[in-house]
Amino acid sequence: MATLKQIQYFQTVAETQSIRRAADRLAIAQPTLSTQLAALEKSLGITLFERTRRLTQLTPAGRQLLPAVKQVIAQWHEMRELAHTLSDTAASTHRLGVPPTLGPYLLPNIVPSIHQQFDRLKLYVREEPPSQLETGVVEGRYDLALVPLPLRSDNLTVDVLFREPLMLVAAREAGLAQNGALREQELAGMSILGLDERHQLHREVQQICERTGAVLNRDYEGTSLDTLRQMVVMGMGVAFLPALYIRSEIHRPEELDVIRIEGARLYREHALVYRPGSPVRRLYQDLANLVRERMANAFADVVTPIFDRGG
Amino acid sequence: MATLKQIQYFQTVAETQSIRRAADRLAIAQPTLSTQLAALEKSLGITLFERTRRLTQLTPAGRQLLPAVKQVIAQWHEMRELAHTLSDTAASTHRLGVPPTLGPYLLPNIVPSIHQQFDRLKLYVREEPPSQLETGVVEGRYDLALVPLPLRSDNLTVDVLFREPLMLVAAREAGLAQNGALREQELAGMSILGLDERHQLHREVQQICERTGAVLNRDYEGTSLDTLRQMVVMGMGVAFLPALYIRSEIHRPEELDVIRIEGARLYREHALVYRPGSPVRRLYQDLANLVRERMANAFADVVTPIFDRGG
DNA sequence: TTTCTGTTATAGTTTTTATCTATATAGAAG
DNA sequence: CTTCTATATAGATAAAAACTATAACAGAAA
Repeated sequence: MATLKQIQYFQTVAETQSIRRAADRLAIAQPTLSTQLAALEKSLGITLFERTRRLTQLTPAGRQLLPAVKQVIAQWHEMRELAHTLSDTAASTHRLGVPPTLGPYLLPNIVPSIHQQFDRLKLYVREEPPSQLETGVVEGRYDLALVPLPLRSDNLTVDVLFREPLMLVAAREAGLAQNGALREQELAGMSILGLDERHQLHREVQQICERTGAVLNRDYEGTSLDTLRQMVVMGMGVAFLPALYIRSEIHRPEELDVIRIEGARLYREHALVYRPGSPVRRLYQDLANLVRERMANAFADVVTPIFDRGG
Repeated sequence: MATLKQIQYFQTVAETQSIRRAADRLAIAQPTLSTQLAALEKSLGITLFERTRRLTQLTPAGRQLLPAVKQVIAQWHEMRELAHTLSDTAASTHRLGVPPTLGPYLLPNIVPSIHQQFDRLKLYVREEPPSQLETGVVEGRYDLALVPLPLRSDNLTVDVLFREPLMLVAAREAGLAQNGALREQELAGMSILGLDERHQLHREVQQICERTGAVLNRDYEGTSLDTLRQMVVMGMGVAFLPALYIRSEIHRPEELDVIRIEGARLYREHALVYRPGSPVRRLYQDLANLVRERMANAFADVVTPIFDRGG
């Protein structure tokens, strides 16, 4: 079987037109080159060189094989170069999964920072419901994912990132926002609009309703946060929306009242997860820290970064 | 240094997602594969796989390196395929040098036969004066050449092909062709047109003149056989033209008399030459035989094939 | 829990092969 | 004819790639 070394030897002999000179350039002994060349010729079934004392030159067949040989070597060099680039782990493309109720409102705020700190790191981002994100990471379809806590799987490394409040949003004319806040008890009996059940937020809101005595309206369910917001604007009811969504997408505050609920555990927590065995987990830890710091610096009024807690 | 074997191993493990299965498919022991993979990773400076018990899958860097690796392997296969094709020596492109006073008039008659017998052989044909053809073959610019005898070089293998008469050509109105032939003595004093001295034919005609007492006219010299013919047609004198040229290019016999000279050594001899060390000399001998046979079959009235004489 | 099973890693050995040195061989040059 | 230079061959050595045996370990099953 022809080896890469052998075809490099071939190329060098073709260039120098001499086994002796080629051996010098390759820093090997001349007999080594002679035998390796003979071995290559045998394995290819071709006489590559016409050896004379004065010069060693290509046969017609060798001459025509040379370009193909150069191609192989060129491709090989290209591969090595790429490997060298990739040897900086942060130079690779990592597949990041995000939930649809977080990704679009978080990523625009942190991706620039990531590219600033890891200038050659690339992210391939896809949106999916959190449960699929988890299995996606476990099965290797993703390298890492942003998911809400708690996790279903227990064989993933979890870096908790931050706590994001859920705010009650009501149409202005509903007149709920007396002083920008409500007490938890006042939720009792209230009809709440939610997302359809394929979204994680559906269940989160459902649990809030069970705890507070509010009623989850299942006649009409939104398919996205945007449609949910529209439903509220149109006066179909009130809804719980994530703080990052509100911060990023509610551009006309006169339409809606955003109401903080006091005392209740009305938030969700997001974490970065990846396989414990990932050879680049250090990088992912750095990314998690970057996200927390970015949140602390620019979104302290919206979310609460969590620096300490382990998974 | 990463070897071809190693990157093939890499590809197989990536495909099977398992070192064990890859080892089976490659028909090697699993520890061998483990160590070779580790060696490859070390030489590339990249962790290519995330090994878990359940599955061995690519890291982000490995995932991105894989296409480059496949390219290398693909190019390598392509090279081997080409080598296989070329392993039939007659499938290569051979560089054939021909003299300008022979090539255009001989090749059209023999190239079809060559392609018929050696259907994958290709010829790269160039015209040059015979002296340059000889050095061209010696120096390896050509693989083989058609040249007139005698040779200057003595380190070439010579396969004599055939003898080609030189015919005296005169304008019809000169009235020289009494019975289509002249005796050698009648040439004495006659003024002969020739090619310029860069052509081999110049010297050949010069020698004929010296031997027969004819006079080589040096005031006007042709730059090609065609111009020489034109000069004869225009009545500037008579000339010696090779039989193959006459056979192939003189389409209007009424313009010119073609006269055979009896008794004299009025011919040139052509040979196929190549380096004695050429690994494909058998092929060239076959080609020489093919030319002789073709001449014997289709041009017996024009030239005399020479089957026996060695170089 | 413990055991069993399947997978990868490590150790040690053997075989293969790539490489070396020394030398033979043969054109080319003097 | 001798000397020089290039390639080929022989034999020895070193490197590496392969194997077997076994350890380590995670996940599944008992």
